[in-house]
Amino acid sequence: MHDCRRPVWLVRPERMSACDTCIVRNRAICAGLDNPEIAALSVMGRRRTVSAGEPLIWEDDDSLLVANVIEGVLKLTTSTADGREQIVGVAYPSDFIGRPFGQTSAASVVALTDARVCVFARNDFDRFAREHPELEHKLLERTLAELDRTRAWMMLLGRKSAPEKIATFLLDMSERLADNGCVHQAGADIGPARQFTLPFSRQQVADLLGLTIETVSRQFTKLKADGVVALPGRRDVEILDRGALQALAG
Amino acid sequence: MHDCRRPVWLVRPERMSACDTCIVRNRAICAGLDNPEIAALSVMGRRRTVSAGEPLIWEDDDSLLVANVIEGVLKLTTSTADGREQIVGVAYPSDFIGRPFGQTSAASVVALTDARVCVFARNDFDRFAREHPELEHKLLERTLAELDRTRAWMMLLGRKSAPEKIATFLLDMSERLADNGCVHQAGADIGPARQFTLPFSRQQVADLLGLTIETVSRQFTKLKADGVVALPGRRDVEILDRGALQALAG
DNA sequence: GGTCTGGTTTGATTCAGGTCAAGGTTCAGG
DNA sequence: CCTGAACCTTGACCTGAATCAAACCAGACC
Repeated sequence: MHDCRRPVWLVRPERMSACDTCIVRNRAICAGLDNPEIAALSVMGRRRTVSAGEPLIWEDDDSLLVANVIEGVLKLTTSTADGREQIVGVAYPSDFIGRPFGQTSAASVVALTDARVCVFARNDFDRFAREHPELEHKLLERTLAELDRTRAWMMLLGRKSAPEKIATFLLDMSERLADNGCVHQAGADIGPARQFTLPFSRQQVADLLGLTIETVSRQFTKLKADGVVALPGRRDVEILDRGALQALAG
Repeated sequence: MHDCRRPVWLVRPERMSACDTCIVRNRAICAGLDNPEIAALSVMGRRRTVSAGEPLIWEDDDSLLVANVIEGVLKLTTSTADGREQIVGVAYPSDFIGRPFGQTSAASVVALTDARVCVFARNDFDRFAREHPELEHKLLERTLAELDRTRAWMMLLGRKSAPEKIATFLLDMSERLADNGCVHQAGADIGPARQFTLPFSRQQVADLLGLTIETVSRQFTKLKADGVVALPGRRDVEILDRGALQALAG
């Protein structure tokens, strides 16, 4: 967790690449590295922005870079030859993306919103990681957690009905989008969010759940009609009856 | 890879727990540990057998043990309250199972065939791993590879049709079951297996692919009728036309 | 205010795969 | 060799989600 007691705007901003002003400094895998280590890592990496819709990594390409997400949301996808797409992961601030210790990347990475990332040449990162067990340990913990999440999602894809998929998705979003960083209003927004803005279009929700856009739309409409959620804007969701959603999620 | 030049039956068998007679010694995460390290690990772990159908780890239970698979095949599954099951992973010899560095296990582990495993108390293993970066690195590489495989399977579950699922499954099995250890007939069985015995019942294939047993059965029958495969026994598969299978897999 | 555009919703229809219900095989144990 | 149980296949039917086809809407830009 980022230490909220140190306001980032009080830190001198002139050294752009300095990690000590980084908003995810204490949540990303860099957490736990000491100052000389951070300095070494900082030299290797550089920040860049990725606009919404812009790709950062291509499926089946050589794995040339890895990155930490600083700000924004990105999707990991795999596609078939005939253009069907499946979203296989979503990266939020402080998440690690890319494939270290491997020749090729199994998934494309594309920004869903404008994003800022901290990228490293894979070679450099691999070497650095091997020399810093604490970093590798952080990466391992993250990878294990991601594997757990991914396996839970397999159950959804393989065995759940459309209404169950949508309900599970909304509850998942409600949790994921709640704790993106610090709690600013003393204790107010702890726990799952009651209201949030999806970083996904309808098509992207469909690609995440293994459905078509029409089915997603119909299920949203149904939940609204049943008074389970309100949909104040295209991507806005307000959960009116969490219990009902949990029951639907199965 | 296990070094085939050293016949295991020539090594004195009296020290049952000794890792130097272990058939997966050079392929599991233990590979790369030096003798004192192996000795220390060996003291912590013990071998046990698991009969076909017997569970080793329960979903949502406290994560108390982790293990290396020595022999046999095990499934990792998640289930819904109403009994639907999804196989989220399959563990073969030299694979690592269980959830280190976490409080609970996200999946059940059940033996598909009679199996031998080398189990460790999770606490002990965690401590040992943190002190041995080389071991953690091996575990990280394995976990990253498993995540890649799992994501590829998400595409199958979310976006592929029943015929595509079955074809992909058979090709995957053909590769996975080919290299289970050493090449005994000089170069003969390199590459994917043309003939193999599935470690799964029809129901388990269904649970792996997110289908029903009836659909799996019908697809097998169709492939047989089309001369793409032969099915000499309930669980035996012989691939007659790999090209056709690849075309079907999409 | 128009109008263009990309995303979204809605409706009608189809069909892949699920469900229900018999049979058929295989094999262990007597 | 018989019997029972578990597993697998096949058939008839149904249904949930996909497909096809039209509107509809919200912004962006004149």
